[in-house]
Amino acid sequence: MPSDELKSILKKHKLRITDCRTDVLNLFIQKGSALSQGDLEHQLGAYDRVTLYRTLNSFLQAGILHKIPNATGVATYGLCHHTCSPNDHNHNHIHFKCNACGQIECLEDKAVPQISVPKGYQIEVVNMIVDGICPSCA
Amino acid sequence: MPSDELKSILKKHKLRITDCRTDVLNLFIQKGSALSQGDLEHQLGAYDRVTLYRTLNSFLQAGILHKIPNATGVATYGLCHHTCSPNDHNHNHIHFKCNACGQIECLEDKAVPQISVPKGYQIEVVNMIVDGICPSCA
DNA sequence: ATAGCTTATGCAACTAAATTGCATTTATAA
DNA sequence: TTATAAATGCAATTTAGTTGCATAAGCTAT
Repeated sequence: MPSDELKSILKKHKLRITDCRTDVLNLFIQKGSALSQGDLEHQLGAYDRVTLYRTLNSFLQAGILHKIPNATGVATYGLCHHTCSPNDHNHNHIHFKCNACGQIECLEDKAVPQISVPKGYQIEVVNMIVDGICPSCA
Repeated sequence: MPSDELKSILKKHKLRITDCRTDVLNLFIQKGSALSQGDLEHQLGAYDRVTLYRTLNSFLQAGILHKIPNATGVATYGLCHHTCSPNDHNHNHIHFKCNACGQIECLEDKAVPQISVPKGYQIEVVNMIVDGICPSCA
């Protein structure tokens, strides 16, 4: 993706434009799948671990990324689809985790179905994560 | 819960009967909510951290517990409802995480709705985790 | 263009979660 | 009751994530 576009995305979210941020953002856009700090470190060796963690947190705050709940113990992030703001993350799609390759991806077109919970419970966010085998591994 | 019943549950899952295991199992049954290793350590001070981790893993293997995906970074486990075996965990209920008290619980009566995924994806397990406010905190 | 303020980065140190190896103890089946 | 296989406890290690601080870099207003 052209660097101008990356910069305008960062600008839109009121983040300072730095090499690390443009590289991280670019990687998320190129890969398409969810990434962890470890993935970033592996592929963008140039930056300090701490900087990558802080970049992920800035992006989370800014609404560029969303955190994907999973049972692996490693925090994993995916690109926000529409314009999300710090307080209003409005993605409502299913996440898929491949048990073969371990990759997690957002199924943007698959909406999380409506649910009901027992009386007294208040719903704030609903997450759905499907484990299985992805097309590349099948 | 009477100790005989606890023992029979362990026996049914082909696990040796030890103090740690009966205490851990009993705690899960009493509490009703999901627990992490830290919770166990806090409430059953008598056992070594490592033993508790290993107990959780044995129970997971045996099909007594299931791991609940979440974004907190701490592995959390819930009792299996029906008889699950190592290879066949057949709980299909929604999990609820309270943003106030942090507790996670299984909504046994709330089934995860059926979903479809794009062509080429194979579904193995579907997890649904709802974040919000629980009745006690509302 | 640049001076000055604010924010980002890198390094070191630290906390917390989870795992591994090994010696010892305990459960259970014969 | 004894032999064997498995569970426990301890120490050490790995991995994930965080914090503090000095330095470097981005941005705003002149």
